[in-house]
Amino acid sequence: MRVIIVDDDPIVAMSLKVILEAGSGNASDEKIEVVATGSSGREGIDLYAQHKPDIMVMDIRMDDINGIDAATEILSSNKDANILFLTTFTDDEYINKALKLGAKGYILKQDCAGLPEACKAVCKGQIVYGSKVVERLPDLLGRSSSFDFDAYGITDKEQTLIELVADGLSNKEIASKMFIAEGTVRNLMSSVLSKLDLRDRTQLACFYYQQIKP
Amino acid sequence: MRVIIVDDDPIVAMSLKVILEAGSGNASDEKIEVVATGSSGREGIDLYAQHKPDIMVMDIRMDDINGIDAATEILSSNKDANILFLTTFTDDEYINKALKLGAKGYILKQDCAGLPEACKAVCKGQIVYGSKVVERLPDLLGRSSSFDFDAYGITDKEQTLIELVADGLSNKEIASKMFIAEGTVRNLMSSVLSKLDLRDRTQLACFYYQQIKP
DNA sequence: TATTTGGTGTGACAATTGTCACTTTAAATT
DNA sequence: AATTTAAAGTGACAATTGTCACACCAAATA
Repeated sequence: MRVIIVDDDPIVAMSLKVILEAGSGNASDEKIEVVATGSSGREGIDLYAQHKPDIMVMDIRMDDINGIDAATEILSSNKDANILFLTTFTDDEYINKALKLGAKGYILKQDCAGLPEACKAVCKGQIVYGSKVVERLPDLLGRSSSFDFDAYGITDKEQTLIELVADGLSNKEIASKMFIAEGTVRNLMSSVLSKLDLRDRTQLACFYYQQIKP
Repeated sequence: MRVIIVDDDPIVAMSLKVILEAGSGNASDEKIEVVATGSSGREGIDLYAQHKPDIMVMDIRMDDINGIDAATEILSSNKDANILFLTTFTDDEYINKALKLGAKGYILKQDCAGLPEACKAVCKGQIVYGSKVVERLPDLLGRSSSFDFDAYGITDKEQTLIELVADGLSNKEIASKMFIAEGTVRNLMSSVLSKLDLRDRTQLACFYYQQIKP
């Protein structure tokens, strides 16, 4: 199992090399061999083309080309490349991009002790995400439905109204669906908007899709 | 490492037990011990309470209580339970639910050879998703492939307008941002709404979050 | 050159929308 | 029983919004 490590901190790169090669001690496991280390996205792209490793372990924040862009570049010409991100950050944007471009893993450096196992799993065709990363997935996937309506003093009817607005219904339609007068819908709307500090129903719909059901 | 297997097919359960215990042969690895096997969600819940295993490997489609519901039940009283789904299906709804309830893994039975590694990874705090499963994640997360504005004859300016509406801006604010008159914004809006067969800006915002940038 | 096309703009208009003050009613609290 | 509270409704009002007919102009096209 041939691995390339790319991290802009040489000390980190070396540590990872040690961890990886130490983690391949057992006879029954495939041996892990770190065939090269790089220190930037540019270098990572070149090293991949040169060595075609089984796995590339890569940092995200790097000088010239960041890990995400480098991975995109690599995958564009090597569709089945195994790229495993190892980084300090759980930034949602990073996770999102990593998933979309088809990374085989996303592990935090604080969990790097599990890196050998992760690499083995990836080589077996699995994909590995560190726990801190997967904690974010439900939110990224939407409807963790954990929005705290109570914190804003939003009542049940108001909640219903929000959902109907987010379906694009007019006040009249909402009134009909909720069996209340159109005027009451207006009052409810007014109440919701002021509680959430929004201006109109369109902002409410946006708020819904961004904050409540992202 | 104490494991419980829950699968409504006893033959599968037994096979998994063999695979798991065979996969823990190496001295340096923690030994895997299958302390019990169950054949239904109900049984799974009881067995978990009884043994408090390190990992529970569970099928999803089962007779009385399905795996998802059983896991929800278990997690409600054991917040840090490690539950790993092993199933035949990549149904998006299952994956979604599994992620939301905080499962530590979702592996297809066809990939069960990697189960020992997966269990070890989970015990190290990682979360493991089989490749077929993760293939679905980008879609579940909202596809990166962009909405086909051309198919609806939406122009560049109209595209800009859509994004600003989806930010909750008023016509006046949009006019200011786009350096055009408010009347023109109205005309653009009218054009967009008719092209997309929508009624008002709120429906446009909903459309944006549901169809364009889900 | 003449014509079409598309983007931009204006003004008028009706409908929808959000706010406000106030009433009514029912339930909860004293 | 008396009071308070909350939900529901009404009507008036101004602002915003969407539609439409029409005008202007520059670039492309015939």
